[in-house]
Amino acid sequence: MYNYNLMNNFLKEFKDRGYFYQCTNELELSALLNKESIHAYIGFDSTAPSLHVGSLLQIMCLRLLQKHGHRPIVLLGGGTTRIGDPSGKEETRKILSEKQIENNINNIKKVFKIFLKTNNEKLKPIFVNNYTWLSKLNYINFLRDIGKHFTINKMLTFDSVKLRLEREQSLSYMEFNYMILQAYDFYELNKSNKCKLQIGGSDQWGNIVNGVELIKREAGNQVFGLTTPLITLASGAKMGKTEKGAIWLNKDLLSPYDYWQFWRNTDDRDVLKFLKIFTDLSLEEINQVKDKSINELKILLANKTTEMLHGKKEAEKSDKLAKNIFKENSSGESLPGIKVNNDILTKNIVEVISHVNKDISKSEIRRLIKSNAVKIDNQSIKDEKYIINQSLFLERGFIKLSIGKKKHFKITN
RNA sequence: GGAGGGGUACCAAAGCGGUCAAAUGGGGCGGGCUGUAAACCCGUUGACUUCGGUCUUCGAAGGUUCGAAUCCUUCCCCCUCCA
Repeated sequence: MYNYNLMNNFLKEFKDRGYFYQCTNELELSALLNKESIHAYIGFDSTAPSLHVGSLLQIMCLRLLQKHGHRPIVLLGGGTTRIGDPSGKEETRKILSEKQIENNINNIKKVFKIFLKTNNEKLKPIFVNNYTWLSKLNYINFLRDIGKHFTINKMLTFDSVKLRLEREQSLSYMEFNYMILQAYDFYELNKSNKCKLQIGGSDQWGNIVNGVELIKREAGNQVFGLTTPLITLASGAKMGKTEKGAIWLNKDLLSPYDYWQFWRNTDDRDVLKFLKIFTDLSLEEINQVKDKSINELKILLANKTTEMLHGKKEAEKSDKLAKNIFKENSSGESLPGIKVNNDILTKNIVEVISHVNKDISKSEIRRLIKSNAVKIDNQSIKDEKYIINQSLFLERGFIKLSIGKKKHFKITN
């Protein structure tokens, strides 16, 4: 081993924060990072209109990179999205139309512009779309120049392929080629942008190594791969998707308040880990606060993460709103108001709830009422035929409707 | 190409002519406990309902029957074994 103190600062922080899983050549990467400012890339899936928190660690990696004076390249895979990465997928993925992918890419870019600094010419992120080069490939030339470096024997040993074959699930030739294309992406970025490092989740290891080797053989350059661990919740679930839906990063898909709540509800066991991974708080700062009560830490986590994505104002608003809502007998005044017309308000409670939250079926609303979950101005409603007394609006101009303990609505007439 | 096995609700998995809106487990939701946590306990989990019922669901389409998730026919898809 070598001296930790000599390790490059980026790598040091990368490790200390818990981002590190594997590296193709740590020692030399450290030396390179000490010597020069490099370009490094991460590829992101463009199959959805937004990234979700499952990609947040990767984004944080780019942020950290920038902090230490290196330039991030964001590859939004218009090309490979058309193929679909077989890693970890049980089945062949649906193929999206070009228009959808274009749209997705544009939406996803917005988030990077929030997380990454764009005002420093030397460090601002470079956005690339691999469709620009992959679509131009000539099959024969590609097979001859690139394909010759890949042996089927070896490709079959990669987990992404092996697992699919072991389970006797079909793996199309198209998907089988994914790893070659990803390797080629790295090769291309090395050539065009002097990219010397690819970062990715641990499931990308095989793909990354292929790229490193391809570049060595074909271009004679030494480049590096670095992977992050797969972040799972203490409950064992994967990060990013909850039963209620994905925790999207784009504002139009998930409100700042809901984003804040996601972090506020972190499992006790994950809080410190998440503070290190998903906030900018220095390790010293985290060390100083780590003995505070667990709920204070969760609020800190929620505030910091929300601030980073949606800005300080939204974070404070969410914090305040939460304090208000969860305070016993709060009036609900600070909730965003939902206007409900009188013709609906004069119907029974089931109709009103159904109108306010269209995702709940009326049968379910009836069930909720029976199980004591519905409250108007903190008074529990037990009769599904209950009609809201209009005089309730007179005093403040609104009423608070609660469904369960966590869902609250401010209704105005 | 030959021989078998199977497709059931969000997932896994029972049911194999009526008592099946479909056992059980997981997940979800709600309640309790608490700390907006975890664990645990209880309830609930197709839709609509004037709470009497009504309508739609067991791969798809037809058929037999008073009656089908269950039987028959065709089709689609998946798996196992042999070549």
